[in-house]
Amino acid sequence: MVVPDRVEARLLVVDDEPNIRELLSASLRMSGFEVVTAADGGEAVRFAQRIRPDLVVLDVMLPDMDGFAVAGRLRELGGRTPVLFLTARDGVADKVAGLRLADDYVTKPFSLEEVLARIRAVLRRTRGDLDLPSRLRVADLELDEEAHQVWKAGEPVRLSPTEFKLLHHLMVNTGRVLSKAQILDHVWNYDFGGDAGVVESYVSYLRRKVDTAEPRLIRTLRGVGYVLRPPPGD
Amino acid sequence: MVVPDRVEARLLVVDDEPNIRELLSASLRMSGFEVVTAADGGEAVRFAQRIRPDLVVLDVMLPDMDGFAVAGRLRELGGRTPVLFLTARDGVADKVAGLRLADDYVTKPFSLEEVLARIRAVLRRTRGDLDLPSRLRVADLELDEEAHQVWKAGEPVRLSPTEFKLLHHLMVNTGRVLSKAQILDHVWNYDFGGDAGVVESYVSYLRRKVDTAEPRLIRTLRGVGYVLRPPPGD
DNA sequence: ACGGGATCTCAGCAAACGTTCAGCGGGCCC
DNA sequence: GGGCCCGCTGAACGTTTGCTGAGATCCCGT
Repeated sequence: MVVPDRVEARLLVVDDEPNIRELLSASLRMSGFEVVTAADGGEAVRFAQRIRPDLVVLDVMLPDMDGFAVAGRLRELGGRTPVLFLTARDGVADKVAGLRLADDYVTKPFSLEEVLARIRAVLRRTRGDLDLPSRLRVADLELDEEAHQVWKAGEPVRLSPTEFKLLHHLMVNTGRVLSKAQILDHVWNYDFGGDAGVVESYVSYLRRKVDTAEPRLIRTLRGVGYVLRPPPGD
Repeated sequence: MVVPDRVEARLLVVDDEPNIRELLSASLRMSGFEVVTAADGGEAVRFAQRIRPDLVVLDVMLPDMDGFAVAGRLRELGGRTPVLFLTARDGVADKVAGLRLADDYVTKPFSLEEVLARIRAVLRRTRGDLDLPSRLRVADLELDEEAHQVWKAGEPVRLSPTEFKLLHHLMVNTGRVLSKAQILDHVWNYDFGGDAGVVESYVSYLRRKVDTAEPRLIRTLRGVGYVLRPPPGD
């Protein structure tokens, strides 16, 4: 899997469901972050004081105190620690009350792609971190996260949300083989019940839209997965 | 969101409600201001002496002394620091009394758009700051903040206040995708309880008035949000 | 009190999207 | 070379999403 060359940032992940905590911390670590987890608000505040994270991923619904309260305490502690909230899709009331305290939020069930993208976006904003480019480029393919747009040989291409997320994931992992299962785990919501057939469909859609000419960028490795092959010069 | 390239100005935000203080300071920082906050009048005066802000955003209702008293002390301290008051909507008497001391005011509950616009307007006036352009232009669309006026292909267009704020927000964020939730957070008052359906309605109104011809400027990205996209030449 | 403009809600409609599935074709191993 | 497995793709389905017109409500000034 991904072996990062450096620690991008230190994160604190707060969620009471062990499944989600582990899902997040494992995949964040794999993406090069240093991760500490907490299971409730009290722990969150204590750990935050100690480790001074660059960003906190915070579930709104916690057993002891709600996420907004935690966010408030964090703010009071002085450090301007940015917060990314995790919230249920139907939590409409939540949004009005407190989401404006957050720097951003993601609704459950989320995909790892989404969380990763938001974390990077927040860090870019708050740290003015320009090492994290918002524009990806592979051969004559270009993808802009902010504008949510893709160009093929300079021509804009229309992609559906899922197509976009899939291409993004392939581009971030250029040159790395990804199994269908891995792709499913990262691009689709974590509660997706179907099988890996969808991935084939979407790869097919993508190829039709951005990979019609030779040499093919998206290659199939039979029995293994897919790779976005970087051009020879890389 | 907006990634500023420089600090526009140093602000002091004074409000006793932590929610509002954080809402303002977070979004002002995101717009490129340096922000210091104070929770009461005493703090406000002390901090103002120390950091010499370019502008003070000041709640009228404070626990220890009211906003007018604070503004008075600031005047006495010599510096002609401009003041933007925050006041309850029904505080009619307040307005009359306070406007002598204030350079402008915004009524609660406000929208971030509104506060941002007032702050920029005051800074423009008091500093003669011409780096802050008051006129935005995208393709054949033109918007003048000060005159509160919009032109489409040179022809003036009549917009309601909300339509104006929405278009303004889209133009400031040209080329950036904005989710309906984000738009709601910036253009609508912070206590708005409804859902994002309003945004659709207003986008529809706007398109009818300023975006009838191809190529469309205001584009919908299904499942993501809206972008104001300049024609290829930009 | 009345009228007009502005704001917001809602419901019906149309188009886009996600997902499944089955048939086909092409590689791979024996 | 033959058979088997894997992946590709087109079609079909149900669902979601956004657009728009119509109506209810509120606020303002007359």
